[in-house]
Amino acid sequence: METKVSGGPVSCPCRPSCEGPTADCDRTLTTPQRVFKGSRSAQEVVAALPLFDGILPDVLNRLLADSATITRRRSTLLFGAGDEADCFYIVLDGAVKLFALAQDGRESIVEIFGPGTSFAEAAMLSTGRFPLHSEVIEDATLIRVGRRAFLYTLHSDHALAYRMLAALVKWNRRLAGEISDLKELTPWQRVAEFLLAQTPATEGRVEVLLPFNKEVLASRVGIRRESLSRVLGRLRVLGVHTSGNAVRIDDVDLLRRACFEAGSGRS
Amino acid sequence: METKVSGGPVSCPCRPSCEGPTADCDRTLTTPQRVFKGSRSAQEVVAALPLFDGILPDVLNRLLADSATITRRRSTLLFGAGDEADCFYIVLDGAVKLFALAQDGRESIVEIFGPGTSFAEAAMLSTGRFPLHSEVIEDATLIRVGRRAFLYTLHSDHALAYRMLAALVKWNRRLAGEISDLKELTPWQRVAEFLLAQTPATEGRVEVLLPFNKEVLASRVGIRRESLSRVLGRLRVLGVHTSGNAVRIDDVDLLRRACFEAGSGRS
DNA sequence: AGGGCGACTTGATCTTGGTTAAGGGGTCCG
DNA sequence: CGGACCCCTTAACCAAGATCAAGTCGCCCT
Repeated sequence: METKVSGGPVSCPCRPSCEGPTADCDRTLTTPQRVFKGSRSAQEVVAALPLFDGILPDVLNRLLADSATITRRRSTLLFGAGDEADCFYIVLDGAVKLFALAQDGRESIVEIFGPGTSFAEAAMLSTGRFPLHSEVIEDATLIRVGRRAFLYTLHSDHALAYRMLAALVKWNRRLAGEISDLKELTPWQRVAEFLLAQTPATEGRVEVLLPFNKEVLASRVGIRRESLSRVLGRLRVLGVHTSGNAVRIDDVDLLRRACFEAGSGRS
Repeated sequence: METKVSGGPVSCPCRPSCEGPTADCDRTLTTPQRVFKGSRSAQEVVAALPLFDGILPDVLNRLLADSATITRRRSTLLFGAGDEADCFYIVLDGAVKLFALAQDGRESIVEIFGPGTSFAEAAMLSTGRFPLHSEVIEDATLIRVGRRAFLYTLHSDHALAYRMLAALVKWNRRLAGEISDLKELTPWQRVAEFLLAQTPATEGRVEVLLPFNKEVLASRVGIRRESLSRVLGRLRVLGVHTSGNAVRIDDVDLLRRACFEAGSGRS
């Protein structure tokens, strides 16, 4: 199982969205490097999830007793919308997307999850079916946690339930934020915001690694591949240079200000 | 306190979004009329909220003991983003919008709440601050429920906590759905979807009343007022005729099919 | 080396929504 | 009655994505 994904919690940057109240998103990214790759045990990763923060060891063990670590190659469908939600997933390595499928077969990515994040917990709580499709976009190592164990854990640990509430709320805000971004920012502003979200830096020159390919990024910000190319071209005058997955931002602050000041820009 | 808002749960139609896990949205609308106006007591309305379904009478009373019914005129700011969230609201009558403010002062409406819905509960669960602004858009009668009472109720009734989890999840789906709509549907498709969501009918001729004015509707679907005019003009050939807030759809099924078939239409 | 493929870029053209500006038609109020 | 708003519509223009169609580059495979 070898993967090329860059390490950070790719789900957080910018304003992703969707299935699973992981809400790891307030965390600022360090430079995107493969930090999790094999460096932590499943237990450590799970205990570090915001959702399971402070979980008792024996509860954790019971949870993991009904789990399995699996590896899946890129392009593998994890589940389809409407499938019975009998488990949720924790990403140890690689990346997974959640997406909706339009009538004409086009997909729009609603969220992307990277190492150290979990998703689809929420599906088990209401309808018991996944509302979206999920596919592996970078060869991945995942933990599948069974529905039964999760629900048991949830009911046996009220604090967990409340943490989960808080996580869902936080995640909701991300979604709401993304909606306003889609409504009031131009595509290039969304791209710029995404890039800015990839680095904790607030000024100076920075190199960031795109956590996934441009097709995916385009879908993520709601434009077409070709348009993304053009946008990146136009951003060059603002000191944004890309080569492959590497992006150099000459002046983070400049970019940010340009992004904000262009308020009126709605396409 | 006289209001003109049309009665149904205006928050549900189509794919709204945002603050407050009311998630009343699965409910299909009956004809939009003023059904709640003075016809139900506060207790009845609250007990009918999905969130408080099956609540015990004494728990309910305790909750309402720390509440107040207030009336607010249109254009009143209920709270601003960042304000301390010391209560949540239940709409008895009228309508309230939740919106984000862009740097340049433009607002984008993220959600609209009508009679029989509640909002902003979620704000009290994490940061304790409202993430968005809220303003009354139709003279409204509201119940303000205190934070303390709500949290007490939540902690004293675990079933409530789980219902709230489910409600949040449901609400999250709406948000996710809205995000994909924004990404993969054209403006006119979103308008059409909104109109279709205003009626339970699936075929034949229907009259619907827009639950709010066109400026608001435009913001709701993420376009400008002028564009909405154009869109409605273009929809005329599909049998959609508007005069004021009344919209007549000659053939619901035709409109729906046109909306779906145009899959590729992105802008 | 050569073929094929996937990811990305570029260009020409078309559509459409934003922008700006003007105007129509209510209603309220002096 | 006249004027001030408010809400909405229209029209003209423009910028920017979408679309369609090549075309490039790197990489894997044989």
